[in-house]
Amino acid sequence: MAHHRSDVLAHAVALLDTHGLAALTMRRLGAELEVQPSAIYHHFASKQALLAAVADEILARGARPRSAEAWPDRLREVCSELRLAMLAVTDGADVVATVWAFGLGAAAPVADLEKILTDADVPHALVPVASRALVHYVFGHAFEEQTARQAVSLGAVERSLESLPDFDLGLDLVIDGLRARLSTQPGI
Amino acid sequence: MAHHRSDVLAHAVALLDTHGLAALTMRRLGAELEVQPSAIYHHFASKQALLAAVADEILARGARPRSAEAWPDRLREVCSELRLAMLAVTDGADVVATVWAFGLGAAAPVADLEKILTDADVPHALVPVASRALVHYVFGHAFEEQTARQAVSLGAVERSLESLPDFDLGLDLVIDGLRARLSTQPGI
DNA sequence: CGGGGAACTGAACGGTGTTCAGGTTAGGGT
DNA sequence: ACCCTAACCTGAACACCGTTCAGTTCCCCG
Repeated sequence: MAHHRSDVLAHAVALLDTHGLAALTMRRLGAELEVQPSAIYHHFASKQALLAAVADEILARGARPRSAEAWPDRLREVCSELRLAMLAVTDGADVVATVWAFGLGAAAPVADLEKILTDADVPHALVPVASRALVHYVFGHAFEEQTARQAVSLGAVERSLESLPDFDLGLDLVIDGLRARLSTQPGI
Repeated sequence: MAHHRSDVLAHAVALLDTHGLAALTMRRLGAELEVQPSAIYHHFASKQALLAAVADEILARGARPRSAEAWPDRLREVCSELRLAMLAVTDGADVVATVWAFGLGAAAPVADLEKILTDADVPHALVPVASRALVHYVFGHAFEEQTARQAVSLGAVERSLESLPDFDLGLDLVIDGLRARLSTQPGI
């Protein structure tokens, strides 16, 4: 019974979610598929490529309808969707942020943010700066939240969960900074 | 000729800087010290502990005199120092951000930011939110900048360097957001 | 001179990603 | 009905990795 790429990808995401990134091993994934580890290389050129596909799959699964019209709300929608998509899968923030940082995938959210900013007539020079500031905030926050949550649930670490900063509040901080910059220098 | 902890740490940082994080291996570090890999465990309980010490060393080496008085400038000073310290060593951003995320070290910059915000009479609830938003931005920006820079210098990747957003501009975005929130609701 | 602790050895254990020559199997065109 | 091509997979090996542990060496202090 031959598998194809989508089967391998689905099993990889499932394995990641149930046992974490450390367990997402070519050997273990092969065992899960009842196949030799080397068979996976027929579908993905490397483990990095596999992880890139996993990251994109995580984002695709977290897609939500978007209805906001004002640009601050549209930014909030995209950032919130991105955060929830990553948090929905064990170690999802780690995988997505790493893949994105290495430029191997997970580029859709940044493109969405840049489009929203461009539509809102944000000055050209500010578009990449603002979109990256937002995405850095979201990745950093989600990674920290997920790491802390998992560390606590595994016992051991004493870092309290309640000290986690409120996501929306920090997001509004960045958006307010952007708004302030727009009001003093509107239009192009 | 017996080494001690500080020798091992210095060689680890040197190895990281000259050959990157992938080359910072217990075996290779042992070879550099002309010692068996197992000897390193006499100085550090694990590789994680070694990396935590390396991260703290990177931050210590990047320390700079601080002279600003106004809180926005003091924030800029700390964030800029943090960024430059990480960029000064190959894969420094990766190491420091990872160590910090796992709560194993590199906590000084966040503590500094929180102190500055507290001194500036920022509302209690906003202090952790703002400090984390800042540190997430700095880590994200530095990691991306360093990764892109190294990827380009190694050939291969086509991600253009010039598209890297300006660090100070994005930092001011966050600070402006904070300032806006303070002016509408000053004092406690 | 004896003891003790710091530093280290050398081998082993159980993993990891990746490569490669060759084998198997399923499906479509003639 | 046949063959052939392409997809899929095997099994073994390679070169690494972090970590453990019993035993050894060496210097300093009392």
